Parts: sequence; structure tokens; C-alpha cells
Amino acid sequence: MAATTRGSRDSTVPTAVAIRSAAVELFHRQGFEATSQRQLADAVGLQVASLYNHIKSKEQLLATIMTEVMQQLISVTERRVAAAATPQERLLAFMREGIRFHAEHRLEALVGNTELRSLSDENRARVIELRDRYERMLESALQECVNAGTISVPDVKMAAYAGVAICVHVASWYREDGRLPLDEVIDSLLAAYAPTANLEKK
Amino acid sequence: MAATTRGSRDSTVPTAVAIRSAAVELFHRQGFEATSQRQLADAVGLQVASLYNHIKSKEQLLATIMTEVMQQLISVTERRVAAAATPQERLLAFMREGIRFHAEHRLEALVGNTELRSLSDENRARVIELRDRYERMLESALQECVNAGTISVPDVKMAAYAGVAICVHVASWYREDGRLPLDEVIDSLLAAYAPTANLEKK
Amino acid sequence: MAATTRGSRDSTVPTAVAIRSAAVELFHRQGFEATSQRQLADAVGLQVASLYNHIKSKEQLLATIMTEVMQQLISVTERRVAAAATPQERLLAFMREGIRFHAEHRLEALVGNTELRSLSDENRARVIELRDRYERMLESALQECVNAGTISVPDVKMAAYAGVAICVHVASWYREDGRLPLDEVIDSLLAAYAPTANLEKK
Amino acid sequence: MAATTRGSRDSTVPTAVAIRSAAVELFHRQGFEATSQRQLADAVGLQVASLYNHIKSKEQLLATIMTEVMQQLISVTERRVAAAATPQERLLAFMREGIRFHAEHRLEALVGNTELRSLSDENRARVIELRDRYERMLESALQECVNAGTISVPDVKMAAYAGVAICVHVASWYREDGRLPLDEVIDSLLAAYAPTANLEKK
DNA sequence: GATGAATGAGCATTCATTCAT
DNA sequence: AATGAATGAATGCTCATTCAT
Repeated sequence: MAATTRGSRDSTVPTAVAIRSAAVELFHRQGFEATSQRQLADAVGLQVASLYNHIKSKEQLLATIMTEVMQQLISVTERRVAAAATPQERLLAFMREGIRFHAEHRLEALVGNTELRSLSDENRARVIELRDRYERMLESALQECVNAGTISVPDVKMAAYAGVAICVHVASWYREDGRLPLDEVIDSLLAAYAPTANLEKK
Repeated sequence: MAATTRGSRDSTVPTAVAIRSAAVELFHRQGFEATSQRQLADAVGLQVASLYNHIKSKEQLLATIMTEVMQQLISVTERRVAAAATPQERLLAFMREGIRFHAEHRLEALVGNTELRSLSDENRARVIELRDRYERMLESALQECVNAGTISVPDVKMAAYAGVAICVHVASWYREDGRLPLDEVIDSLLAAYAPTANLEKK
Repeated sequence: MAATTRGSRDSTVPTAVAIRSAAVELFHRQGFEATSQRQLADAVGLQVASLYNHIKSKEQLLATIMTEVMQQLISVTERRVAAAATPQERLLAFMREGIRFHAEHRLEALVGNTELRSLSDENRARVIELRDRYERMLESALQECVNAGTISVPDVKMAAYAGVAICVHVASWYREDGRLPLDEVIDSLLAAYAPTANLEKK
Repeated sequence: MAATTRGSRDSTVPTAVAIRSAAVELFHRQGFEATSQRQLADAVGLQVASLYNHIKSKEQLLATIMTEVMQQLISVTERRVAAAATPQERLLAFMREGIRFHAEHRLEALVGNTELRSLSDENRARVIELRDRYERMLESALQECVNAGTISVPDVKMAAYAGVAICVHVASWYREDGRLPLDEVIDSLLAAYAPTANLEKK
């Protein structure tokens, strides 16, 4: 059984999940440090003390959110990349999914990028390890393309940084109801990233 | 001369400047909300109360830092761009200076990108206006190139976002003693940004 | 049989008894106020809420412990004293049993002496009444001896206080595996208490 | 200069001293754990936050109180004992001063005896060391008398415990306006402590 | 310009207890 | 008898800021 007996809560969604998504929303809008447990409790229709039936601490809640979003990003990207047949397609798959994910999970992604320093050393290390793993996926894809001779870059790592930058940055400005539909956003950004732009020309 | 004698402070640097640079360092490492006036006072060798002889409030201190870094970025970029003769050179000048600035002013730049939400509405509006102005400089340069027919992009705004993303992202990983010297970082990143990459090929 | 099946508990000892003795141990080590129901529940292998199937409240638990230890002390002392034939023997019996009891029930005795102020007025009154009754037993024994001319003291009440002090103090330092066996502890302390010391000389 | 500018405080007594004595009173009446900083602040006419301009923490406040009372007890006792000419007189001096001190500093003494477990390991060790030093003073005095042949006891350490017990216990019942004046209390208790009782007979 | 003391508001977290299951 | 979830009250302590000296 999940949760939600007494109190005035929504009751269609398990309490722990409600807390997590309210936290994402608040941490994004105000920052982790600037968000109080009181605000979180209010947002979810609980007393502050009741929060602690579902989370270990405020910091652990943040760590969970950040870890989960990175794991989701990695796993969905891995799946897309694995489904691609050629190096070029793998590179495209990474970038496409990177842009899409950061557009569709704006809030979690921004929290994940902004609040690293609010984590304990241990939790921060865990998240950084995931970030590195993500970036290395793009590095590999680029390297494969270079090896196959389909692209040429002066420095694979720098090219990877630029690619990740473009994906991650999307979370900071994308709006579902913005000027361009997501597919055009993706195409425009791929066109601005030299490794994919030059690919598509062929 | 401005201030500085009593206390155990450095005394070659005016107190207000010492406070500003300690604040940049602390805000970067811990975030604005997580940094206390006590820590700031300690860092600068003063009692907390004495800070208020030099700053109006903690938030105003942040606002000053953020405004100044954006103004500096804009003014140095404007100068470079103005000094360039052709659209292509203006585009290159913007990107080169953008990468260089974010490498050389890592901490201020990161604070500037991260702490927007800690500002009052008024101060936030001021900084956002500067950010937009910065981004529009790149947009103009790109548009000029497009008009001149030296590059072609599906969407100028998206291309500008990608360019800004690449510049800004540098602040999050660049180290003075890193693997590549700054000039090579610049070249590698320019090569990864389609508008400049394709330019240089010609 | 009383309780005990589920959970990871000992299961040879009824739950209520396990709670009581864990409480004595914790209240002694940390004090009543400093001991949380969570610690108590952990010590006994239950969830906090389950404690309330066995106790009415934390304070009532303390009151029970304190009352019971005083009643035990009084009843065993009364029995010993009643079994003695002469005033001198009654005085000796009180002191001997007082020392022995405080050595053998160190923890309960210390809790009983320390936590009076954590009780409600009502419960506190009950325990104080028992304490007075205990002390009056020694007073009576001393008075009898004085009347019989076997000892002489300037003030019976003061002499009783001194006697009780010696007994009670034992709980704060006695260790089963200490330098002296309990019998020698008793003899040495009797020798230090003038009313009994002078008795034995005769 | 001492303290006391703003706020509604007494102003004849330095704030730090006022806090210390209010704390003694509260810790005695309710126990350390049961006393909140709010209560302490109220008792002294300050806001809670202002307390922290004068103390480092609640626990450090307790440690200071406990250490100071033990140091005072030791130093006054040492002075009296040192002023005495013979072993017997030194023994009497110790007991007399012990009883007097525990009568005249009831509250501090009780706090000192009751709240040891609320101290950190470090602070507790410091206080225990002082307690041991105090007890060894009585042990020495007794041993001297034994050596001089003026008293005989089966065990010096036990005799010392009994003596300390009588002194310390005074703090738990003495009232300035009680039945006996302090001098008679002292004489009666000396008469109940065999080593001193037998001395005086000679 | 520097500081000790004060303040009101707020912090994350824990408390003992209740109650439906 | 046992428990997960909830709650209102309280905890010690820190916060940014002010102000008289």
C-alpha cells in the first residue's frame, strides 16, 4: 500500500512522489538553500514534521532528485544511441536526445546543474561521476566518427564540451509554448553544432 | 585612498574591493544563499557589523557583482566587435572574446549565471536586460553574416543560443592549468560551432 | 503469557518488562529528558508507535519505575528491620540493607534520585512521600537507640540524613567488579557512620 | 566596559553574569535538558539570539558553570585545609567547609552533581578530574590522621566516600531558613561521621 | 571606519503522541 | 499487538540587519 490516509492531501499520487515533484518545482524556482521545508510541506499539503516520514533529510531529498534525473538522462540516451546503426547516427542520436531531454525535463535538469554545491561531498561525487559518464558518451560517439573519417575536429574533448553545452543550455530557455516547436529547435541546434551540421550536409 | 587600516586585514587593497572579491569567491563556492555575512566578514578580516560600512545589503552586494560582470563582458565584447572590419570577423570576435572572458572570469561569470533568482525583481530585471543585450550582439553578428551570404543557418536565434551556450559553459570547466592552453581551447570550440567552423574553412 | 511474538525482539521476556528495563538503562545513561521514545523503541526492537500498546506515556513509565524502586527498597528494608530483635540491630539492618540495595540496584536507584523533577506534581508527590517514609525508618531506628541509651547524637534528623546520604551515594560509584567485595564495602561504610561505628565498638 | 546597552535588562549586572546565574537557577529547577534557551532568555530579559553574543552554546554554558563551581569548591577547601595546623584539624576543616559550601551553593552544587551526563565527553572528563581531585583531598587528610594514629578506619577510600556523601547530600535538603542554623547542621553532621566524631571526643 | 550587543524572523529537525489499518 | 503516517509544538541555533559607542 502506498500512502495518504489522514490530512488534506491529493491522494491520487503517493506522498513520496508528490514531495519529490514539489521539491523540483521549488528548488528550481528559488534554489535549494532558499527553499524551506515549510514551503515544501505547504506545497504538498502536509505539516513539516510529516515530510520526515518520507524523506531522510532535505539534502538527501536533493541528492535523490539529482541522481535520478542523471540516471534517467543517461539511460534514455544510452538506449537511443544503442539503437543507432552507424557512428554518425549515434552522434545524432546523442545530440537529439540531449536536446529533447533538457527541453522536456527543464526543471529537474536545471536543478541538477545548479545545486551540485549544496550536496555533501559524498553525494556530490556520485552525481559528478554520472555527469562524467554522460559526457564520455558524446566523446565516444565523436571519436568513432573521427575514426570513421566522417567528421574532423581539432580536439574531441572540446567538441564534446561544446555539444553538452548546447544540450544543457536548452533547459535554461526552452518553453513548451515558445516560438519554435521542439523538432525545429532540435534541427536548428544540430545545424549550429559543427560535428552534426557537417554530417547532415553529406 | 579609501580605507583599510585597522583590523588584521591585507591593507594594500581597499576594503570595499576586498569584500567584493571575497564575496565572488564565496558565492561561487557555496552559493549566495548558503554564504553568511559571518563567513564573508571572516574572509575579509572584519566583524560582521563592519561590513555594513561598505555595503548596503547582502543582496545589493550580489546585484553589484552581477551587474558589473555583465557590463564588463558587454563592454569588452563591444570593443572587440567594433574593431572588426567584416561581418565574419565580428562574429569571430564575439565568440573568441566570449570564450576568453568566461575562461578568465570564471567565478564572476558562474555567479552571474547561477544567482539570478536570488535578486530582487528590480535587480533581476536589470541583469536580464544586460544578458539579452549580450545575446543580441551575437544575433546581430550572425544576421549580418547571413545577409552577407557568408553563412547559412536555419534559425538565427537558435544559432545565437548555441553560441552563447558554448561561451558560457566554458566557465564551468576551464582551468588555467588545464590540458589545453586558452588559445587552443578557443580554436577547438570555434571549430565545434558551425557558424564559425564553416567560416574558417573558407 | 503476556506478549512478544512479532518484531525482532528477544521473545523470552514480556514486552512490557523489556521496555521497563531498557528505560531504566537509558534514563540512567542519558537522563529522562534526553532519552527519546525512538531510542527506547530501538532498544527494544519495536516501532515508536508500538510502545504505546504497553505504556500510557513516557512520564507514566518514569513514574512507574521510580515508584516501584522506592517500594521495593522500603519493603525489603522493612522486612530486614522487622526481623531484628534490638534497636541496635534494627539500626544496623537499615544501614546494611540500604548500602546493599543501592549497590545492587544502582541504575534504578540513580534514576530514582535524579529524575524527580521530570515527574508531574502528582507523581512527584507520591515518590517524595515514599522517600520521606524511607528516611523516617532510619530516624525511628536512631531514636530508639538514643532512647535505649546505646548511642548519643546531637540531632537525630541530621544523623538520619547522614546515614541516608551514605547509602544513596553508593549507587553513584559502586561497581560489581570493584576493588572491594560488597560485604567489605558495607563494613567499611558502617565504620564511617558514627551511629553504627560506635555501636560496633561496644 | 562590560555590557547592557539596549533592551530591557537590569543593567547593574553584566549580561554574561546574569545569564550564568539564571542558568544555574533554571538548570537546577528543571534540569539542563528540560530548560530551553527561550526560558533562559526570558529569565534574563533578552531575545534568544542575544544569548549567543555571550555564550558559545548551551552545553558550553553548562560546562562553564560546572567547572567553575568545582574549582571554587576546591580552591576554598584547599585554602581552609592549608590553614590548619594538624592532621585532625585538616580533616575537620575539609568536612566543615564541604558542608558549608554545599549549603551555601546549593543550586550550583546540585547542578554539578546531576548534569554530568549532559556534557560532551571532553567537558565531562574535565569535571570528573576535578571531582576526583576534591575527593583525594579528603582521602589524604584521612590517611594523615590514620598515620598519626588519631583515627582508625578499615578502608580510607570508603571513609572518604562516606565523607563526601555527607557533604554533597547537604545540597539536596538544606534551606537557609530551615530548622537548624548552619553551624548546628555542621556540628550534627560532623558528629554523624565517624572519623570526625571520634576525633572530637578526644 | 570599526565593533559588541541586540533583535525578530527563520531555519532544519526532533519531539511525544494519536489513529486507522 | 504492531505499524506507517500524521500532527502541533518545540528544540538549539543562525540569519541579516541595526545602532550606540
